[in-house]
Amino acid sequence: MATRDEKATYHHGDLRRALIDSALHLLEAREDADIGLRDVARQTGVSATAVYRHFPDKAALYAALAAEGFERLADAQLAAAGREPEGRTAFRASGQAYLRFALANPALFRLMTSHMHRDGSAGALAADNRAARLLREQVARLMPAASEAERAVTVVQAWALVHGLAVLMLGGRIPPDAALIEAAVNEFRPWRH
Amino acid sequence: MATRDEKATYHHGDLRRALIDSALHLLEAREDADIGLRDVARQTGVSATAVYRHFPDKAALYAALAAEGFERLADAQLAAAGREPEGRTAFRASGQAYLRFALANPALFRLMTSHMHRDGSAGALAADNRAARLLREQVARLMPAASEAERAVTVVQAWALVHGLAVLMLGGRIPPDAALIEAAVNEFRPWRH
DNA sequence: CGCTTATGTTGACGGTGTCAACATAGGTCG
DNA sequence: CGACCTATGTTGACACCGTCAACATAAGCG
Repeated sequence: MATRDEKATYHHGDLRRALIDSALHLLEAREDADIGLRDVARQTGVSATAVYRHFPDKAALYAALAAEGFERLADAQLAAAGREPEGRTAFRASGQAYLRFALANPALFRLMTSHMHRDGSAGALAADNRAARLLREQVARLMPAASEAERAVTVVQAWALVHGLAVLMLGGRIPPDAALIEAAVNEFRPWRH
Repeated sequence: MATRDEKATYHHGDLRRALIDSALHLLEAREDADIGLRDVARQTGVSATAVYRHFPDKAALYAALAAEGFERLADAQLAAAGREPEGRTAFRASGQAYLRFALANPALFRLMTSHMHRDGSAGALAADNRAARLLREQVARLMPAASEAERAVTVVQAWALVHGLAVLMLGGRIPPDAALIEAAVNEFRPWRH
């Protein structure tokens, strides 16, 4: 079934991977506009329609890129949280990592968030769940006496806060003032009755 | 066919306005994909290049649409806040209005937030400032003893919370559970030392 | 070996945003 | 009033895009 990784050195090598890498590389450089299917093919040194042997359409390519992005985001958050021994500091660290990722990879982050409005996004959701699970666990540890509903509200609040900060900063509506951001994340107060 | 409504006095009437109205109308209907310049022209019953007599390019058209959207958003927030006599409830009401607007106009809201990453956005920022000023005033009233920095952090937190909620819900990453959303907005705790 | 299948290419189609050239309506001024 | 002038709108073209059909080639397998 060739779910994920396959042996290399097929016809021209593992092109699917090469396409994704090229696209990610393009996303790093070109910040402004969104890349096109033909750009990715060109950058990979392959014909435009070759893409269709590995992705049903452009949206699928984008979905794969987004999945990769969510994977990396989750990695960054887990690593940041793992470096902190205490619950509250780990919670804050993963939030800061979210923002740092968005600022460091603006085009990729935008692709992740904006180009999957419409359902699908199977791979992205799976990767997302790693981060989502971390968040839920952290909240549960932070407020052990709270009800499930209270925790759910706090999870949503924390996620929305950090995501909103990222989006607004990338959109230039909030100044990328490091101290301001840090305070906004660190001084988040979980819901207590 | 299916031209818009009113005839006016000019060459073909006030086309700039007609184009914006057609585009907004299109945005209401088509939720999924983003509209194109030619679609707008077609809907208005005018040739594609006629748009260029009123907007330098497609981005400018989008900017005008976004400006209109921000205007309406600010109206909705101010109206909602005005209906509430008390500071805290007015604060919450304007947050809820933000979310209600995003949910009621998903395509327009996405256009506003996603299609103006890059600077420009002169008109949008002006309209945005009406809402931003409201927010700053509300925060100042809510925490009169706080320092300017503390208020700034609270402003950013509130804005990010509500914006993040809107984006995540439109992206289908947070269930549009009305009670959950209401709680997430209402139980926002301003920063107190 | 030859067959089948996976992979990649060429060429085309309809669509897009945009430009240059042309046409016309409306106001201005002799 | 009629002639110009500019604002506005149209036609046709260009380059580019995503995608499909037809063709070509390489790899694995009997």
